[in-house]
Parts: sequence; C-alpha cells; structure tokens
Amino acid sequence: MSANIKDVALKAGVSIATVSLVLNNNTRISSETKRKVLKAVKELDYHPSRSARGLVSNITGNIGFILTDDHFLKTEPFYTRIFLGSEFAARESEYYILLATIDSKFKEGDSLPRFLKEKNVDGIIIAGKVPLDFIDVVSKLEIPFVFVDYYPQQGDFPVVIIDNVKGGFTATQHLINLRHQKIGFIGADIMHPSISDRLYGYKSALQNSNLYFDESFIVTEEDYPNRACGYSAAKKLYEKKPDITAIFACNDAMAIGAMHFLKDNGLKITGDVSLIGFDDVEADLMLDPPLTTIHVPKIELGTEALNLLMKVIKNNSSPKKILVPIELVVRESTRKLN
Amino acid sequence: MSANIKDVALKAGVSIATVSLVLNNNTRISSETKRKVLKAVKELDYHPSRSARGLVSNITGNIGFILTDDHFLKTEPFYTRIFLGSEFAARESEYYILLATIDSKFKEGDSLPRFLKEKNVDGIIIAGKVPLDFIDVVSKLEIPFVFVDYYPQQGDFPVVIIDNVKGGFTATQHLINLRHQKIGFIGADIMHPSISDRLYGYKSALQNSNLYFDESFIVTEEDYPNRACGYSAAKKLYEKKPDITAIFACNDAMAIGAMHFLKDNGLKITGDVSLIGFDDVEADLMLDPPLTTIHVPKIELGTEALNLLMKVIKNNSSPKKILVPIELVVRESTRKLN
DNA sequence: TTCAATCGGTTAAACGTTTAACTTAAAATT
DNA sequence: AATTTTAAGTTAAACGTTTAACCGATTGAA
Repeated sequence: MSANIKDVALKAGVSIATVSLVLNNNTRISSETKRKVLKAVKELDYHPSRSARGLVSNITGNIGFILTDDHFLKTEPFYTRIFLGSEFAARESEYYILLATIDSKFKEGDSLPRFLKEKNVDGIIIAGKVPLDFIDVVSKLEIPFVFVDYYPQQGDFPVVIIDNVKGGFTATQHLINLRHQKIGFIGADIMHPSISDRLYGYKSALQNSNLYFDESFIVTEEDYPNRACGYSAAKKLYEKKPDITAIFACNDAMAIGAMHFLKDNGLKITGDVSLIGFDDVEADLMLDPPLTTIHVPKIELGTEALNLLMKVIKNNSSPKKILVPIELVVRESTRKLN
Repeated sequence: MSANIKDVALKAGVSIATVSLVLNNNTRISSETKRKVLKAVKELDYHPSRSARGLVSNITGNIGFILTDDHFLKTEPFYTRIFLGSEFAARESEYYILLATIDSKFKEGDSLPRFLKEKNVDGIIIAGKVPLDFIDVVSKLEIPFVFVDYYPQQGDFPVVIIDNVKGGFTATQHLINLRHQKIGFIGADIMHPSISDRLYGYKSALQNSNLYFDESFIVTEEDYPNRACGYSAAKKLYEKKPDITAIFACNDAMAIGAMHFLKDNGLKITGDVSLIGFDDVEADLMLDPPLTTIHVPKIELGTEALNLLMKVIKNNSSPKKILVPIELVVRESTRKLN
C-alpha cells in the first residue's frame, strides 16, 4: 500500500494533525515544520486519501461536466475542446472531472448520470445548450453549477461565455470594411441565444453603417447548424438574393456547407462572393480557400469555466458573467470588393 | 443531509451490518429482512457514501478512460462514441468514469492525469493507439486496464476490438463481387495495427480471387488518416494507376477526402469509380453519394470495454480478446461494373 | 437426550482523514 | 514580577461504511 498520513507524520517527527494542517495551508504552522512535512510528503510520494478526506469533510473532489449527446458528438470538435480546457485546468486543482452526456431531448424524470443521482459532485459545469427541464432538475439538487457557452434567458446564473453580439458585429464589420454592401446571413436554430446574438450583431453593424437591409438577406433553418444545413441555407439565400457579394455564416460548420454549395454551383470564393464563419474550428484551415472566421477560444472557455466554478464552490460567489474575448481571423475566404 | 446507513437500519428495524450485507448481496440474509431493508432504502432514497465505502474497502469506484488528445479531437466522432458506450454502461454499474487525455507524443516523465498520479481508479480503459511509453508507465501502476480499438503488438492484454482483417477482406470482397478487378487501396499510418490489418484483409481478398495485384495499387501516407490525407492519397493513386475502377479507403475520413479529390477532378462516383470506406461515421450519410462502408459498432465497443474491465477487476480474469462483429453497409458509392 | 452444525443476524473494530478543543511555551503587557 | 496574549503544535472525536468474529436459536445427527 502507499503511504498514509501516519507515515508522513512519523517521518517528519510531528503529529498527524500537523501534517493535515500543513497540507491545508493552515497558518498556524511554522515555516520550519512546514518544510519538514513537505519534504516527507515528497519523499513518500504521499497523496491524501480522497475517501477519508471526503468522509469527514463532505467534499467529494469531483466536478461534473455535462452536455447533450449531440453536442458531444458534433463533427467539429467544439465542446470536446472546452472539456479539454476544463480537464487540463483540473489537473492543477484538487478536482476530478466526470464527463456525462444527457439526452438532447431530456425530460423531467429521465435517467440522470449516476454522479448526479448520488450527489457525488461538488459542482457542475453545463456546456452548451441543454433542455430547460434539465436545468430545473439540476437547480433542485442544490449543487453549485456554472454554464459555459450558453445560459438560459430567465434566471441569473454564473456563466462563462463569449460576446456573441460583438462577434456578429465584428464579422459583419469586416465585410463592410471590405466594401461589401449586400451581405447575407445564414443561420439555424434561431432560438439559440448565441445565434440570435450573432444575428443581432450582424444587424447592428449594417445599421451602424447605414446600409440598406431587409429580412430577405437572412436565411435561418430550423434545425441544428451543421454542414448540411449550411448547404441548404446558402441555396435558399441565392434563390432569394442572387446578387449578394458576401455571406456571414453563423458558424463554421454552416460556412463549410455553404462553401460546398458554392463550389457545386460554380461560384468562386472570393471571385464571386466572400464568406466568413464563426468559431474557428480545425477544418477551416484545410478548406480551399481557408476560411476567414471569428476565433472562439474554446480551451480558454473550459479553463475559465472550471476556475469560475471553483470560486462559486469556495466563496459561494454570486452569479457572475465572464466574457472571454474573441478575435477576427482573416484568412482567404474574404476579399475587398472592387 | 441525505440518509445514511443508520437511518435505513432504524427504519427497517435491523442493525447497520444487516443493511450493509443486504446491499452487498450477502446470502446470509433472509428474503424477508432483505425486503424490509430494500424498502427502507427506497423510501429514504439512500445511496451509500462512496467515501466511507472506499475508505474501508479500498475501492475507489472510479474508472479512468484515457485516449490521446488528437483522437479525442478527431473530426469524425469515433472515440467519443466509444466513450459514450462506456459511460452509458457505467450508469448501470457501480462506477464513475473519469475521462482524461494524454499527449499523443507522451514521453516517460510527462505529466499524468491526476487520477493516475494518485492511483484513484480501480481500472483503466485505454482507447485507441497510445504511445508505448504510456503503456509502460501504466503497466507499472498495477492498476487493471483493458484496451479498446487498439492493442500493442508485444504483450498479452485484455482487449476489445473489431476484426480488421475480416473487415478489409469483406470490403474488398464486396468490390470483387461487383466485378471490380482493379481495386486501389489508400491508407495512412501503416504502423497502426488496425490499418495494416485492413490492408492485409484487402490483399487476402484479392489473392483469394486470383486477381492480379501489385504494390502500385497501394498508396499509404505517412501521417494520420484524415480527410486531407485521403485527398492526397487519391491523387497519388490516380497518378500511378489511372485505370482503377474502385477504391478501398482505410477509413471513412480518407474516403471523404478521396471523394473530394474525385469531384474536383470530374470523376463520377459510381460512373467512373466505386468507393468504399471503413468505420461508418455519421458524415457518410450526408455525402453525395452516401458512402458504402464497413460498420464499426462504436457504442458497443465502449460498453464491451467497460464490461470486460469489470470482469478483469472482479475475477482478476486472464487476458482475453473480445471481437465485436462488423458489418458491410451498402449505400450508393459502390456499383456493379458493367 | 445431547451435541454439533447451520441459519440469520449483531457487535465492534478498522479504514485515513479533518478540526474543535486543548496544551504548552514564549512573548507582550501591565 | 505577575498576568495576558499569541504562536505552534497535539489530542481525540467524528465521518459512514465493511467485515471478521461472535452469538443465540433452530435443526439434524448420534
């Protein structure tokens, strides 16, 4: 068996209480004893037993990371990257991360991940849009939670998110700066706050530059904003507005779909049309031409979410909104209109 | 606070030992008492404390699920599905799953996931190819582990895998059945056992049908078998063998890349060439035409891996190889040669 | 009829921590 | 010099289980 607190105490010549206090950064201990204890800890490669610690302190040391299965299975690894950010941050912290998915059509009464049933997490990260029913269930659990990359309209929760309005504005402004005037927007699942915010940013930018605009510049599909959706939306957009010179897709997946449509129909990027996406997924670089987009720092969203959750757990901090900055990434799919 | 074993014992009118024995399916208990206890458990929504249980029994109740970061971030959700299978199976079991990634260039001495450093898992699932250095490190930990969708050549380990040779054979045989004779193979990372097995199956099928064949029908790229790789491999293949009538891609990602190459060069599927992939990823259905492929039951791989691991943990079972059956899925990218 | 075996359960120790309450010595205050 | 305060550490109880050892009652064998 591996060393326990007794072994450390013996080796350092102190009581087990002292070892515990040192490890919990109690100020009552002199720096000399601290040094001795830490030395013994290192030499014995001692790690406190989570079970013992949890038993007495009622801390599980676990963090739940929850998202819907279809978000998890998305083709463009977006939420997986956010998870990675959290997981990486957790390596530095006291916590383990338990990843679980829920049904994207979760209803009250549906089976929950085990660690929720048993209340075996100290906090929860909810990534991406989840059914309101699920939020209701989680709220009743009395376990602290934070949202990342999504939060529900009603209610006031701690959340880590990007400024989607600003992103939409920036993307559109980029096209305007390139002298484009007829700029189409393709989106989907318009009830999703991120997407409606991006659309709002798009409209604001146009308005801000006094550009003519009407609803026929906008195509929004019903379902999930994926490649297939981008293809069909681009198609519809061209049927309505064949004279557009630029397209802003609400995310890169749709932009990729749109790109396929354009290729299939002999439309050249950037000869005939400029295209900008949103997210900055890996695939963008492989495209021909590489996609101009708004960079979303996914890893950072994950680490920030974990850090915020830690604060919520520790200080019982009040609802707080953390905005992670985004950035325009100019590649080759947008060009100045001549 | 939630109920503990004392509350249950009180309610059922027995000792806490009895409650514990019932919950651990000890045979010493009469069915009548068992019933009483179970009733009390249900009424109080009692869940044993993992900490307390772990403290006395030295069982953590955690399973580690480990894969390289680039496998986790793959565009086609393959390993995420395997994870999902394991996660779902774990809901029925006693265990929590801790997902962690390691660097795809992991070297001895690199930072390990926390739960490994602290030996806080009862078993490990290793998904996909991982560096040998990592396997060495894990072996020294004396924690049971199983491989899924990969295992190293040397050594004898418990593993859940598909029959890649058979898959390669089946795919090729399908093309042969459609009267194709000049069948190209595109692959990558040929050191990967799955891929070399598929190639072996391809060769066997050709040989089995006495078809003429030489190495120039085969193109293998150095790096990871992704879309970009499929594009370039298809290109090279056509430069060497412009008269092929069918292509077997070692996985769907490469098949998709190849499809793009074919489209870009005015080659029609299935008019000019038939194409078959391997894996059966979601994207296949969106393609034009939908891709014929070998279906790999990813969820099942995950559940089987978890189940096997449980057996290894419990019975200390000997190394065992579980073969999960694959299946040919005929869609529209392959057609009889006329 | 007596003794051993079996059945169905209980008692109590142990697991490895945390932390409130306590102790002792030294320093500061009166 | 006597008293109080502070600093630095120790003692011991508590957390909620599991499980070996134990116990009494019933059954079976001799």
